Amino acid sequence: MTPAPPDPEPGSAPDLAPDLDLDVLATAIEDFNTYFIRLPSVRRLSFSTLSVLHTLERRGPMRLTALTATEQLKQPALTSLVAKLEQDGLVSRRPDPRDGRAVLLELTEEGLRIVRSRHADRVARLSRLVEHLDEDERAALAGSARVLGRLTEIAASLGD
Amino acid sequence: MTPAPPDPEPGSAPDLAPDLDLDVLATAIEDFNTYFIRLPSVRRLSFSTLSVLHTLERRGPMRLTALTATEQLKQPALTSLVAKLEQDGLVSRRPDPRDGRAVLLELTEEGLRIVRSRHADRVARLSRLVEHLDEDERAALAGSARVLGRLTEIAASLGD
DNA sequence: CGGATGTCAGTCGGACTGATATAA
DNA sequence: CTTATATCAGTCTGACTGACATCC
Repeated sequence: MTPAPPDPEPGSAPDLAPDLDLDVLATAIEDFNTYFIRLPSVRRLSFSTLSVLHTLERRGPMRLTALTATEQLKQPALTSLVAKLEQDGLVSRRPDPRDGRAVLLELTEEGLRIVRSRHADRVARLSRLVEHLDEDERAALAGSARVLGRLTEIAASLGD
Repeated sequence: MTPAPPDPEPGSAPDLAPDLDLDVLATAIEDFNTYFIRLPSVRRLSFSTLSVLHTLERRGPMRLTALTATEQLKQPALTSLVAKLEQDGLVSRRPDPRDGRAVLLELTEEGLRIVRSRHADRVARLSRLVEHLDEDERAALAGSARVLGRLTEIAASLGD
């Protein structure tokens, strides 16, 4: 299984980890993501909207400007996006007690429910796929979770 | 490290692979993707546009209707999106010789160049992160590439 | 006052629905 | 004739730029 490549591909990583080809890895993640990301969104929420909800769920209350760093949106776009989210009861806005200019954004219970529901859908999808794996493959997948977590840590520590 | 959970989490997988927690895995992928996906797009190309280019690169020439299955867009949206891509020289359109109603879409050299360039950016990003991993972690990552590939195969065989 | 935070106004492109032409 | 493929027309949401109010 998985025959060793006869020659190192040009453009691949140097010799250190002969079994780790970043080109192959990136391709695998890209292709897997076409299945992992493209959930039909129940409530007609846009990609940007879902991304904002996800960020608020992970990082907790934050101000609008902080969101412009992680989301691919400018301030005015976030103002109107968040205004809509507040109307729909998915996000609450309150003044920052420590800075009168700023506004703190936080998920409401309903907003939290949506993020968790999408996460649960992904877990369910994964679950169906994992049924078809053997023990070794499942072990490799458990290892993936750990090392992807490490990569995310490293990326964060390098300042995005 | 990674202490075993004292009790199986409610909602986790059954006992078969005690070390594989799908909830943790899904979270790891979600978080990693915030670094992997959000490349600034050089040419002001929208998310949908990039997705179409990616699909054409992976699957080769296909008709517009086939794209509606994989992209989250309706036919009219694809018509205008593709019209723009043709104007910009990223995609070529020619009549399907086997069906006079249909149009075959194919990446041009320039379109291909864009997809490959984004892929190369991701490889470069990964490369910077991987420098900070030890040997065991790199081995785990190589295993990830294989098992993610398997999951994608399985997902495809289950009909999305 | 100068800099940061957020909002308002006007414009533009991207996506939807519904209707239409053409070929199988 | 009915079905499939693609396009056209009109509308609406979402994002941008530039100008502005407000607070540190």
